[in-house]
Amino acid sequence: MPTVSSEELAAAAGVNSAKLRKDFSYLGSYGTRGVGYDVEYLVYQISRELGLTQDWPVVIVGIGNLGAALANYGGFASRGFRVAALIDADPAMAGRPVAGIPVQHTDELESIIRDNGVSIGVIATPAGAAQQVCDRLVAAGVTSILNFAPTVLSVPDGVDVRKVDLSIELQILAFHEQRKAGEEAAADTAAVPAAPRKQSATDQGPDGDVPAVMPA
Amino acid sequence: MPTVSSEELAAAAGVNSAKLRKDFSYLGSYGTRGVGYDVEYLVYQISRELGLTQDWPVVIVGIGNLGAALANYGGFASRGFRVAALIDADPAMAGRPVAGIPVQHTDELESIIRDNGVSIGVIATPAGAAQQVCDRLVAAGVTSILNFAPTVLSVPDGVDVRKVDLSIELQILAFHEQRKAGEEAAADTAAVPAAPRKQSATDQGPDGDVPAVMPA
DNA sequence: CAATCTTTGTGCACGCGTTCACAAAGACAT
DNA sequence: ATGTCTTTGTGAACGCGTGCACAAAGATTG
Ligand SMILES: NC(=O)c1ccc[n+]([C@@H]2O[C@H](COP(=O)([O-])OP(=O)(O)OC[C@H]3O[C@@H](n4cnc5c(N)ncnc54)[C@H](O)[C@@H]3O)[C@@H](O)[C@H]2O)c1
Ligand SMILES: NC(=O)c1ccc[n+]([C@@H]2O[C@H](COP(=O)([O-])OP(=O)(O)OC[C@H]3O[C@@H](n4cnc5c(N)ncnc54)[C@H](O)[C@@H]3O)[C@@H](O)[C@H]2O)c1
Repeated sequence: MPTVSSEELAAAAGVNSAKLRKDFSYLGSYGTRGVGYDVEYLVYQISRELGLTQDWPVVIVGIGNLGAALANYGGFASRGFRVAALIDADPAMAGRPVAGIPVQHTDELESIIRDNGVSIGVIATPAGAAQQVCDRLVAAGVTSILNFAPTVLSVPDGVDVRKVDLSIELQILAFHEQRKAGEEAAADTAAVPAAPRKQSATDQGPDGDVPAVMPA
Repeated sequence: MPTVSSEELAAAAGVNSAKLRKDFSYLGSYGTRGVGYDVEYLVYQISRELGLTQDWPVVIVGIGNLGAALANYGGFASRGFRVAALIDADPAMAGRPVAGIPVQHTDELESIIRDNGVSIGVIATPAGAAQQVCDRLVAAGVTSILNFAPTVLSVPDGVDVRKVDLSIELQILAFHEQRKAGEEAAADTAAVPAAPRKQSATDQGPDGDVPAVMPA
């Protein structure tokens, strides 16, 4: 029986072994003292806890540059996600296959969601259409949304939204980048305007990850 | 002089006003008691602190489905990022313009980085090539990397890596999704195998955001 | 100039996740 | 069966970010 110790696993994952053991203990994965964890059993338990044992049908709305790339991406299937449908508002795209899946028109959004029992939706439409699409998805029964449009979506309680904002990713990198270079040149506080031009403040909804108080 | 109070700002951002004030105090943004913060000055200070006042040249390596979508994405420029070059290993793509920028061959990677003073690189190659591309970028002077390939990159100290893993985003949604549905059906612990088939454990590098102990 | 009123800046306490450290459990050898 | 040795599971301490609450600052008004 192949086993792994918490120490090995922790080293590989780059985390503390005690934390790893405590985390495992939360989901009831019992190891064997003096031996470690049964790899099989552990993998199964974690897979199950993470929801990887079942297949999740997802729909992608907005089959443009990004949406098409997502549709072509094979990495989803290997993690238990199945692209149930591709949806776009452009009538010219209807019926045209992308990644072997025919694009369907937005009119059919509701029926597609219901017929396939879809609970996860991906939004890759322009920012202007995102909230509207989101509302329709939610109304049709979707309760989890992955949003690529640079907009804060407002959803009712019970619906989860995760936003992937590539600009913010780059901003975070740029921030640290600036810090690296700015250490020695910290005295260069030359042209700091005392009173910049006027501009309005940003209103923004609550976000899980990033504070986000900056205007675009 | 247009001003905003920490209370207004906090309400708009959905955070606690005390936290917001404390955060501002860290970057030395002095407000005026009884009045609030000068919007102009505040915007400028935060922009500067976040590195938004300068223009960052970035290169995208791997101009496939995703890379091309990124190149076409206009959201970067508006945040102060400029696509300095597109790089791909496929000779057939060399010279072909994507989003108005001619694709250059990997051979020129080093010179492109140096000539343009690029410090931020985006990797959108297949997973197998990611580490190799990363090494070359770092060797050429890149110190911040945004990685879309589903691989953990190992880099020397001083180099920042941010990984965007869309599968994990979906997994997080699926996890919560399962929890929503699993409340009532919690008793369905029927077919739990006591000893699954054998399989190897995953080794994985340290990650900032997600524990990531699961195999693909 | 004094009184009042608004809003900042921050000391302090609370809560939570992480880490340490160790007793107990169990495998394995003798 | 007994002893040894490895590794788990977890109580307790630590550190850190968040939120509360309030004194001080400064604008504004009479
Ligand atoms: N391309 C990128 O790399 C990238 C990166 C980050 C964010 N984004 C964001 O992702 C979104 C899509 O980007 P893109 O480059 O694919 O844009 P795109 O213009 O290429 O594609 C948008 C697609 O959405 C469709 N669409 C428009 N309104 C719709 C609606 N109401 N219902 C359904 N479909 C609709 C359009 O027909 C089009 O096919 C944008 O919001 C963009 O800001 C893109
Ligand atoms: N498409 C998606 O939506 C998506 C989503 C998540 C992650 N990813 C990941 O992003 C990466 C790219 O995805 P894709 O769909 O664009 O793949 P793709 O196959 O369409 O594009 C890959 C590109 O990289 C180029 N390339 C290969 N080796 C290279 C090298 N050594 N140097 C420079 N260029 C090289 C290829 O010529 C090709 O143009 C993959 O790792 C994929 O797993 C993609």
